[in-house]
Amino acid sequence: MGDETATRELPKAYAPADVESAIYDRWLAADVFAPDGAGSRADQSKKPFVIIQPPPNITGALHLGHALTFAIEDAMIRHARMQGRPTLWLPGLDHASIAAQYVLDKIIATEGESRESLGRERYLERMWRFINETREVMLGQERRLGASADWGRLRFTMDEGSARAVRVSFKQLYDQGLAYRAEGLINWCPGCRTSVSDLEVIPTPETGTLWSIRYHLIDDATGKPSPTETITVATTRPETILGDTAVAVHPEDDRYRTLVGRRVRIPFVDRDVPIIADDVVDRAFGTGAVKITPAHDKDDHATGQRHGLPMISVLADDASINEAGDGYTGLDRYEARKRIVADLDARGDLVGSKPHEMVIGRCQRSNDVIEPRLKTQWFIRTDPLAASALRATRDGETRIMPARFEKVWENWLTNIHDWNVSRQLWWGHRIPAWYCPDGHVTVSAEIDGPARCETCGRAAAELRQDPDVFDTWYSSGLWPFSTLGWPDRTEDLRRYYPGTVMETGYDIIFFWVARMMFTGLQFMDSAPFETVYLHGMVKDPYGQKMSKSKGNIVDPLEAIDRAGADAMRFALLNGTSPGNDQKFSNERLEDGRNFANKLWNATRFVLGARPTSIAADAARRAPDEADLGPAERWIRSRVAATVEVVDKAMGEYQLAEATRALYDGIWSEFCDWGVELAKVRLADASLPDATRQATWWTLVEGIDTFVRLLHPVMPFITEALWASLPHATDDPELLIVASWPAGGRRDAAIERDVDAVLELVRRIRNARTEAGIETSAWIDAEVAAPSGLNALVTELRPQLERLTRVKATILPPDVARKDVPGAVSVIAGGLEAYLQPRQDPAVAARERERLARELDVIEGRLASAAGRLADEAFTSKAPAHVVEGARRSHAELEAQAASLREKLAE
RNA sequence: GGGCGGUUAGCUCAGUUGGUCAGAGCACCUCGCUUACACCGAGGCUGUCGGGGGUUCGAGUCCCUCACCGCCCACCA
Repeated sequence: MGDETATRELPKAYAPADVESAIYDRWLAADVFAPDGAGSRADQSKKPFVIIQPPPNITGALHLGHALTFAIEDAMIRHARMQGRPTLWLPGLDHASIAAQYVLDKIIATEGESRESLGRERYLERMWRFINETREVMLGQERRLGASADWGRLRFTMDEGSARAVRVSFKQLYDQGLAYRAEGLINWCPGCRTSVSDLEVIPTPETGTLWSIRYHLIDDATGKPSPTETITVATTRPETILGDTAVAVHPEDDRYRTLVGRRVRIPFVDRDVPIIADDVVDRAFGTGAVKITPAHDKDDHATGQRHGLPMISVLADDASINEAGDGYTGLDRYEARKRIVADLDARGDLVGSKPHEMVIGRCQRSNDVIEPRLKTQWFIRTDPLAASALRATRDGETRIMPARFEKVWENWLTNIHDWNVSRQLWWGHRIPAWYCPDGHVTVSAEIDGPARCETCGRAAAELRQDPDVFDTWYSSGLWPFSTLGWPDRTEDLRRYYPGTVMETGYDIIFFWVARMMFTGLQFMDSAPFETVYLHGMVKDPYGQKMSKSKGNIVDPLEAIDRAGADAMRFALLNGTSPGNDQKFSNERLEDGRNFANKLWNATRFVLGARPTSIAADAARRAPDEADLGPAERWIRSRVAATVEVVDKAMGEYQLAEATRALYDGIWSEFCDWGVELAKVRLADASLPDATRQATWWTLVEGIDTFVRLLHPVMPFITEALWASLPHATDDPELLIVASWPAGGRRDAAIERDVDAVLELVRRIRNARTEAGIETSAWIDAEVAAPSGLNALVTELRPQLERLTRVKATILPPDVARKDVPGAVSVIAGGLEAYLQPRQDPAVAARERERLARELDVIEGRLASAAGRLADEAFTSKAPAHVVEGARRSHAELEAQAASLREKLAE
């Protein structure tokens, strides 16, 4: 700050909106977010700290889950920045292919348009218009949350950098045989008109109907269906009869053993298909015979492959029956189902129907019932990729936090299926594959596509590009390096890859985290991050998932308007643990605001208590050692204790622990005791200037330290307070780049001794209440302190008096107290106090009751302590320090009991 | 069908390697405008740490088992 030590006056009342509005722009202007920004004070020789952030979907407003992610990431990055490390938080937005189309489709529907009415080109134009609007809204929200990301590097997963990475990576995968095109059974969403990955299919319990249907066996002699010889199968989807190519029974099912090898006629399509034996069939279910539709069921598909069955598709893109469905062609799947059931009934082949509890797959996006279908698509071979990912976590190259997710990770990666990446959507990265009229495939990483067919050399003009786009997560999966210039070997890549912490919700561990691991290991030869930090979900106050349909969404901006971004960040971080869900409530938000208010006022008090002998614009300096009293030394030591806890917690990414320690340290220790103790000296005009200055500087030092420690969690208020504090000459103008507090000086002896006095204060307050002495009345008291504490108690007498409202006489050690009748006695460790209220028989009576109660408690504890020490097993097996501690506390209890008995005997 | 998480004061939750760990905030009760803060201060109340069993000198803390709630994965038509 140089010579410019002028500080800003703090407004009387804490108003989050006023505090927060100006500060973000000051950070931006100072250029402190970039790892090498002009205002950065990073030591460029230190290892950079890099956060990998899940780029939010560019589909609209941020929700509380985003706010949590940003709060965590921002706290981490600010902490690292204050430690002097170059920090990179590369912000971004995801084009969210299917999600964006879903949202836009709804919007254009209100405009009377549709995908079809606009056509691909105009639809995409409309999409760009839409995302250009949401982009600004979202970035504005991120700034209000306080995100200190490097905006100069903002990336969008549809920009050319990403596009190039997509093309190049896919070409490489193809060349290495890890990407292939094949006909496979895929999950089709009729609403979205695209295939979706297994992860996007939500198993949903529903009550359906199980129909039993009779198929007629073919009479071997006549080659015609027998009117009487039948086999009954059960199905929940009668319309798939049209695609049946077999009936299966269990090989050891005696009921059907003789039928295996015979043929049955499929109704309506009049196809004769075999009865096969396969142990996939559950004899106990239904009739023990199952119809096989390989083109429209996962199990049946596998069965079909095992038995070389034909696969007949009967569904069109809109889930209507296609031309293979003979008389039902063109009917919607559910209409066809109804008609087929009725027609079966008319034929007399419907045996029965009953309600059936089942699990049905629905589209994560549109909630439509997913239909398995055969399609020729692009797939990524996942086995080798999953193996590398597993190796990385097993070797410890990447650590997952909390560790229990390693099990989930292992389980998923060891049972993984190939990844279908083709999407029949328009918004997204077009698959860089071209087909020539002869069916040859050419994959090209060139932006303009291949010059000719790789196989037959036909010219580009004759080639046709695959109309499909990639699954959104394909480009997201390239994020950690595509954002740093890959495939070029850039300086950024060398410096910032791999990242330090990848932070995200546990809900996208498979979608995103696993895929980044795949691609990082494949293309960069090392895992993309050292630590995977997974946070939980933010639920409503009743533990329900927040969703638009439930109407229980909390808008982070509303929360900020109500209590400030600092309060919201505090609420999201405090009292939570990594990987666990949290309920967000107004109460927790208020906690955060109250805490901010407390710190604000404490700072205001300290600044206002500046002794006149210190100039208003004096540079901050450490208090002179010789002028510190026990209270000051205690304060300093306790502040150092908070530094220790917070420093350790932040180092382990235990943000909740750090937050809690700060709340306690600032409120329960510094404000409740430190400031109150300090007030005595500050107000005492009879003291030398040097003494009062030392007290004040001690408080300033405390605030200074807390403001630094709290900055990662509550950046705005701390930055505002920083501006009003006196500073040392090497302090920067802005707290955001100030140094993280070094471990301070702990003083175990002073902590122990002053704590004893504070305990006496608590006991005296307690005794006053119990004895019914008015809180406002000043009373006399004698205080007895052993020689070890006598000098300290004498020195702290004014503080003791102020905090307890007693006029205290400190007895010299070993001097018996004057026996005053009616005195209320208090014992705290080695210290004792005798309160002398005005004569009041009621007080005396209550006092005897209180003493008796206390003796009761003490004797109870004494008995258990004695029992423990008498137990030979304990004394011989427990570690020495534990036994020693037990002895000490036993002795103390005994002394207290003796003293109480003596008083009661009076 | 597997797996994971949760079950600690009326409510929301902390409790790292087993030994003052029975805690915090809110709520509640009683006082209180003492020169920061009523978004405050002082004091107080509430819990066989889900049930049962086990290991140990000693267990919310480790093991087994059961119950309920939630989540994830899974090819029962």
